[in-house]
Amino acid sequence: MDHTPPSHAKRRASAPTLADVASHANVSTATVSRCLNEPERVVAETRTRVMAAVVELGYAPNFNARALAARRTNTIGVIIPTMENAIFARGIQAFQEELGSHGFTLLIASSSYSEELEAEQIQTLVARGADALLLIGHHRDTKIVDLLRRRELPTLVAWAFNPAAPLPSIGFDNCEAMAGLGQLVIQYGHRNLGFISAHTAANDRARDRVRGVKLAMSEAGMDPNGLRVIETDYGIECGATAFKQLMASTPRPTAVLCGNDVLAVGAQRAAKEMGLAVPADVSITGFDDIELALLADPPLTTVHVPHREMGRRAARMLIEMLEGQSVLQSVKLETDIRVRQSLGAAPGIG
Amino acid sequence: MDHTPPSHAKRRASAPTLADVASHANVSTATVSRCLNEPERVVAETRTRVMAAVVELGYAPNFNARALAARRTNTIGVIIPTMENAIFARGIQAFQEELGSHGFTLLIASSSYSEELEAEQIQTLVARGADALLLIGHHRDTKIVDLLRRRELPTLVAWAFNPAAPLPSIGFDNCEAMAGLGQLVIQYGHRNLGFISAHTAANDRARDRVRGVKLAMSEAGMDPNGLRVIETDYGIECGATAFKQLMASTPRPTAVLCGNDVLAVGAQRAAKEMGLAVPADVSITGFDDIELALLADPPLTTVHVPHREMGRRAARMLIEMLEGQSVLQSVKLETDIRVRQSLGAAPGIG
DNA sequence: TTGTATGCGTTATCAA
DNA sequence: TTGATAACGCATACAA
Repeated sequence: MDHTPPSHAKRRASAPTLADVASHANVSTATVSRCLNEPERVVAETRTRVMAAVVELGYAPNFNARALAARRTNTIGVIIPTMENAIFARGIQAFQEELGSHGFTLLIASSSYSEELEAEQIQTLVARGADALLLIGHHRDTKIVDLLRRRELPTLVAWAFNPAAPLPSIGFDNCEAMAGLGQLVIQYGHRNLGFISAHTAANDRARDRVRGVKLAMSEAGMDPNGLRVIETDYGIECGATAFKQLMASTPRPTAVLCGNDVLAVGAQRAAKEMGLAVPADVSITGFDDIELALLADPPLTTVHVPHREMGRRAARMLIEMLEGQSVLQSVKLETDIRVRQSLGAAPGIG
Repeated sequence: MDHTPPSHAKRRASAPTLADVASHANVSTATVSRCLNEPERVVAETRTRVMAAVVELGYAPNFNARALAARRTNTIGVIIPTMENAIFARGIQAFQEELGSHGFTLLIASSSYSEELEAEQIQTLVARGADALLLIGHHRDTKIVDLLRRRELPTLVAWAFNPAAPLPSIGFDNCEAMAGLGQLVIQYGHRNLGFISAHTAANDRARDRVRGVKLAMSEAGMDPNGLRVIETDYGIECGATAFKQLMASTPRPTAVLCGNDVLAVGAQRAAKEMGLAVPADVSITGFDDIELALLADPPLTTVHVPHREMGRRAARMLIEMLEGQSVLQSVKLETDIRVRQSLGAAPGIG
């Protein structure tokens, strides 16, 4: 990659400025600025005159200049691991809607599930003057958290609840949620379990989900070390490949739990390719309850996450914080299990 | 919605500035600036001293100030109709990757398929100083195009090719592509066709696709007015509802073409609910060839669009334009038809 | 090679 | 209620 910044762009036609509007309306720039920001502080007559000039010239305030002078951008940044799928889309959409209805703009960046890239993106958003940040998950370098602290930048973590983490969060307990699903699978009679996980090294949510299944196994008197775990990249194909690996092990799992719905759909496809019936031969479960879970064949048993509520409330918390009405405090949301046909009794169980 | 901007945010801890670095390294701010932007123009000794100060202070340039002074942001904006699904995700991802490797940043906004919101978002991106814009489709108010012209803002349209449109574009001919699929469906013996379309009023791509099917019908000697068209919102459920409406008409269509894959998957679901076999009782086709098309049951016959190539080349065109090496010229990409099981012979045909 | 000085377009302080 | 004017943080002619 060639990160050299481009040399010299053609200078573009300059837009009308505050000064243009001011001279056009025979007032000072200060008055024009007030008309736009605190209209009640300017008398009606001049205000209409100014606004007429604004319309006539097609004036729009220069965002960068405004940000520089006001030291505020009314912009909130979010960094999501990926845009290529629907896991975060619904929640972020709700986040954006709520922000928009309060006059805030959303800046979206993507980290491609990379810790380094996330750090870079955080720097970028900070440099752009974001008033607050929304991040996904708790795993990140201490230096970044310190930077956020020093800058006193309101930062909220979503898609994970962990009051012990250094940053306040809104979300669900990934371990608890997955443990619930694990219990259910065990109730269905499964004793040989496989797990297809996202990479856990830089992903606390993935770690917690693995931990959840093991917890459920322990509580059921099983040996948690008996869980066969495969870590893989994100994607349907990856889920398929991992599934085949799992099914090659002995004893063969009768149920394969997946860290997310996309991996689970991949597992389902692989099962079909291998001639295995779901759930008669093998049960498969997901996590997230994205639209895909319902489309899957058979429909996926999965953990339902309140995406939209999470996004909406995250926005409200950040806004209240920015308006000085509150302090960020972690909020725990509840998940529930959607039982669908991809989960069945273990083979040999009536 | 309450669009009142928030009153007063707490002033945040101020970040180190160029001046801080300068005094720390005993040089002028100009030298620091040069170290960052044209390192070759400063002698090695001072450069190392400056860079050390940069690191020590954790200095990061203020983006807004830089944009204001340089009158350039190295930022390109894109406005997509929606983030809630995968239609644009792959192409935009490629667009972003290509931009990133050339030192440009992508600003993403979403219009929710609304013409007014798109206009607003364009204004926002312009106000933020985007160096160039990528838009989806040709349909938009003349005033907006004029604004772009006056500002001399390089603007490229994607997901549609139309050399006659006011803005240069990269993409495919939606009419031609859909006509090709229509021909194929007719070759399969279908004479009663239904079409589920996105709303066409503010969407030239949707219009062109409807036109394409009618064109294929005309060429086959059929009456294009015989095409039953239902326009609907975006979403799987909408596709399902529209399908049921179509199947209630007489004579019942033996093939239902859909304006995109998501609608087609909805149609498939509705068919299943109605107890209709695909393709034995009714054929269903999509458009876009997103991942969903392969997951569908049965897999969807659809028009394959070179999303990633489109994104990558769009980025290159814009970058070359910005670097003064070229002028934006429309590029036509080819689509091809992926024939899968959702398309079969018309009932009663051997 | 480096420094000085000015301007970018806006907000905000302080007087008038 | 309005108007000068000084920041805001950086880039860039121009000078040294």
